[in-house]
Amino acid sequence: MRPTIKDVSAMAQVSTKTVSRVLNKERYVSEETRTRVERAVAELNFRPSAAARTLAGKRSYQIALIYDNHSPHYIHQIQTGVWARCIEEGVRLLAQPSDAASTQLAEEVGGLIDQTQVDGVILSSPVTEAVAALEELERRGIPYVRISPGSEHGRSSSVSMDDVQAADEMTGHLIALGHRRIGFIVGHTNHTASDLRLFGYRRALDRAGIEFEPKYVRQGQFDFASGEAAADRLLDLPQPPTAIFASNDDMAAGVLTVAHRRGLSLPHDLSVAGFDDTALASQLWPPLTTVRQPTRDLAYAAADLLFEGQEDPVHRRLAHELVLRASTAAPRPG
Amino acid sequence: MRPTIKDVSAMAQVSTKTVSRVLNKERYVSEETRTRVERAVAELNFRPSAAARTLAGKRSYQIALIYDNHSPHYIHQIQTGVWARCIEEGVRLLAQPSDAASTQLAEEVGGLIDQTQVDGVILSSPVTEAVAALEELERRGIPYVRISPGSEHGRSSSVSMDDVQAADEMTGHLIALGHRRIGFIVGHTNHTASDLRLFGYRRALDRAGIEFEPKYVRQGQFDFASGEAAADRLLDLPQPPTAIFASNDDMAAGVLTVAHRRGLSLPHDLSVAGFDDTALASQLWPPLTTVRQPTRDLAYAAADLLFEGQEDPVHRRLAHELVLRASTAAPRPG
DNA sequence: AGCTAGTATGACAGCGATGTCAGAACTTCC
DNA sequence: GGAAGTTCTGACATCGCTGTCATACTAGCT
Repeated sequence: MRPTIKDVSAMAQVSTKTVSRVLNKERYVSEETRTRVERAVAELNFRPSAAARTLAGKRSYQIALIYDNHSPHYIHQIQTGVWARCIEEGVRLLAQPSDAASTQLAEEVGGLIDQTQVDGVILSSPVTEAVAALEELERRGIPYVRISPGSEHGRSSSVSMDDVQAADEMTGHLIALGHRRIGFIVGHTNHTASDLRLFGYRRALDRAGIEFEPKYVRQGQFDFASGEAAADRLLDLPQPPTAIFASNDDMAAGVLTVAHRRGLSLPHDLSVAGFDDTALASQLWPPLTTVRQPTRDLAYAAADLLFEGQEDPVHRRLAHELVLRASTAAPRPG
Repeated sequence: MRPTIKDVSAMAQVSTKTVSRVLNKERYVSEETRTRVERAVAELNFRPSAAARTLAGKRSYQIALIYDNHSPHYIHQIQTGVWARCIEEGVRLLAQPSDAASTQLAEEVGGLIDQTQVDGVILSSPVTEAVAALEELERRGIPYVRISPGSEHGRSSSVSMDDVQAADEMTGHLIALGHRRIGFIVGHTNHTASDLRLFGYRRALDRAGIEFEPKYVRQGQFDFASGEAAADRLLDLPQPPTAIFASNDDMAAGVLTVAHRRGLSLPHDLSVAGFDDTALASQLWPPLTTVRQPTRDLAYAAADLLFEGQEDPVHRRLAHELVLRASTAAPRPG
């Protein structure tokens, strides 16, 4: 049988409460008692039952990560980052895929909390914008941290990068290369980052004195197919753009495919830029110029904030980085 | 406060035990009592505490998914598949990344079980081969199902595809196109699937009467960089292969990149085939001919087997599929 | 010596469910 | 009509911990 705290207390000749004290690193345990208990724990290979701890105490030693994102790379990095911080804390991670647009989301989140009594929740974009779910968390007083929220900033702690600035810089890079007709593919409508990136693009154009032309902007959905479709429409224009900036790497991959299909020579006939720097970016041909979004670090920082347990909302902003690869170059003269 | 079973029993005017019976769909509850309890449950929006259930009962309503795989796409599909089946069953999923090669793995798995008392475990390759971890599970009598195990088949239920046959078919496809010098990039040494795919490649060569030449086989590690390195060495041969079959898509992407870098015209100068049919495959240029591995379905089937709870090991084999895209073609004559 | 504050430990109740067992009410069958 | 099921329900112990509270000891001070 699995050893229980009783077995440990018997072996160490102390009360179960004292064993509990040692396990939870409480004050007021003598050095000598502590080592005796620790020896017994090791000897029996004892591990406290999470269920019993949850039931008796105020903590469950579990947190949940709620996400809904169609990019596997992104999710993978989010999971990895959160996970890394959880390990350090000795906390388990419950993975909770969801549908941010679902009307049942709040209900599901409520159920998750009530059943598992998680100590906290991390929400990744775009679940960060599901107000009904946030309310459910608040009603129960569950601390939560959001990764890259697009709105309701005062509501909780969060971590994010500067999407506007990053998109501005990337657009600036294209302008500096000599491009004047720059296509832009907007991201998924649910994600606030989509608007921010579009804004950054416009800001850079403005500053360079290039007129914003709506025909160079196409709606995408953050997936490959929508990138292809948008690229086709942009390249069909009488005066096609000489560069296309897609709001994420998956859509940029779609642009590359369309360009290859049309027999364009890259990057001279068309420069292409992406956003995120997922693994995909360096595996494409030509390797993609993109914005390195510090996804893993954002996730780690989010977990960090959760465990810090600040009373008032804290916002942490992580640095992005332009990654210049071979998919962007000066346009052909003329 | 969160309602408890007591609140429900008070409202429905029955004992807590009877509420418990209804919750667990036990026999011997009158129709009338059942509806009264169900109404109270709905009214109070009651959800039983997982912790209390785990402590008191024999089930925890949680299972764990243990994985260690360096392909985000693969993991994502595995998670999605297992998750889908868990939802149907009303069971939570604990995500447990790990290092299959670590000497501490068994220890970690043991800790996971002892602390969380999960009802079962799903292991994805290559953790499927970590015998010490399997022993830990067996000692505790925890049911587990493995996804694509490479050995120890009698040990547990499992789901898998036919790697040998799939690699054989893909090699056959290249031979049928007219290729005679076919390079092969082996997968990660930890994965048994690597050996199986190599074996399938050799079997197809044998059958076609093509002599197996070790110089056309290079070791890879399932990642992009190792695919690049292997491709470079293959293409540097005095008589380079006219086709390269990589054991997964990531490595095939590396081959494509090397080919582009060398200015080869694809697929005429070089045919490239991959394995897995991850999202990447259709996002590359040219779109990759590959083997569709039914990863999501395998994961779903694994969870299915776990919940079925057969006494004796059951093995389920799912069908693969050759996906012919534009990266393979007949070699240049001569 | 007597008091206070700080340190160290244990007894015991209780968290919210399920398992066991006992008993009541109702059928069925000889 | 009584024995033998079958169906339905509840009392109560219990799972393995932590929270609360009581108590004992030590040191430092008046």
